[in-house]
Amino acid sequence: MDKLQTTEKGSPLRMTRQRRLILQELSKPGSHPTADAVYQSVRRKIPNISLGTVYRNLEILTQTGMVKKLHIGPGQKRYERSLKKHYHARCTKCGCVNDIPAEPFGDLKQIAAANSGFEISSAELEFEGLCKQCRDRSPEQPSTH
Amino acid sequence: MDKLQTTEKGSPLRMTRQRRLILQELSKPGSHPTADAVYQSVRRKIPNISLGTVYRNLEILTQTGMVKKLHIGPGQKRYERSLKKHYHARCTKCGCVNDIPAEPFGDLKQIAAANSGFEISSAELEFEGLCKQCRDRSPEQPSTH
DNA sequence: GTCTCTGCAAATTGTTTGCAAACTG
DNA sequence: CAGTTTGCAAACAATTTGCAGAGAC
Repeated sequence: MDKLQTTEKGSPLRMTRQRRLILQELSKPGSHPTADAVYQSVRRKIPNISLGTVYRNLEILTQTGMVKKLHIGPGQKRYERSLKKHYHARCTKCGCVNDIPAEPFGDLKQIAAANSGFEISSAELEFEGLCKQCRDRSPEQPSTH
Repeated sequence: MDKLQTTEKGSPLRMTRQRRLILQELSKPGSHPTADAVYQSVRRKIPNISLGTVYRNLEILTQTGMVKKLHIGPGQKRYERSLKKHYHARCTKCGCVNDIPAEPFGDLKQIAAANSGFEISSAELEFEGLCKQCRDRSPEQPSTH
């Protein structure tokens, strides 16, 4: 988490306090925060960080491949640290996002390639439903886990 | 395409010229237009239709279940007529979206339910890659099929 | 010292909404 | 005709960008 690769343009990335904290936030296990959630969290350490800086860094980190941008559900995009392959389940009630391991689903890319004219480079699998908590509890307000 | 179900509130939906043309646009096989693409197309028939009307109708039709809103890739949302189950492949070069039949992938919802605490209600599978045309052709501008 | 990065604010993009008039059934 | 729908314009939400100064290496 201390070194950054160079971008494809060859310019070295600098590890600023802002960037390090943003990366740390995304490194929390199971977290898929929105840009604003990252902003709110990092703001506790750097009160005058700007939302623009958060967006800029999330974009840069996405370019280098260290972070993945999730186009999941309506509203804001979410971001996660790229680790081992997995998919996502989003709760329609509270909005939380959980990881689901990829192995049980087999090689989806290969099946897709065989059933389309595409040269497939990536696969995203997203589920909607009710998380364990919301299934148990009664009607409640949405939150942003 | 001529009758509309009532909404869950019981109020009958009226079939206006605008709504019919929007629905027709979405009924073109293999189309996954953005709201703006629908607007541009319908505008050729009703020059003074407003983008707000298009958004409003897409939302209403999504509520009734006749149309599905796709949260796919960056930028604008896309819409499609709900027909038999399928997934999507988006070309990273030209931005076009193609359907891929769902059967070859098996019962993803069941696998997900077995591997998470969720009660799964829906599954979306999205691929990225190069479509046939872009694989063949040389560097080109993005378009919005 | 050089070049990247930041905070700020304004600009853009995508979508939603209030309202009076027009249209549907 | 009653109640929904429309066009318009303004409001809103999410994200991006220009710039001058601050910071990393």
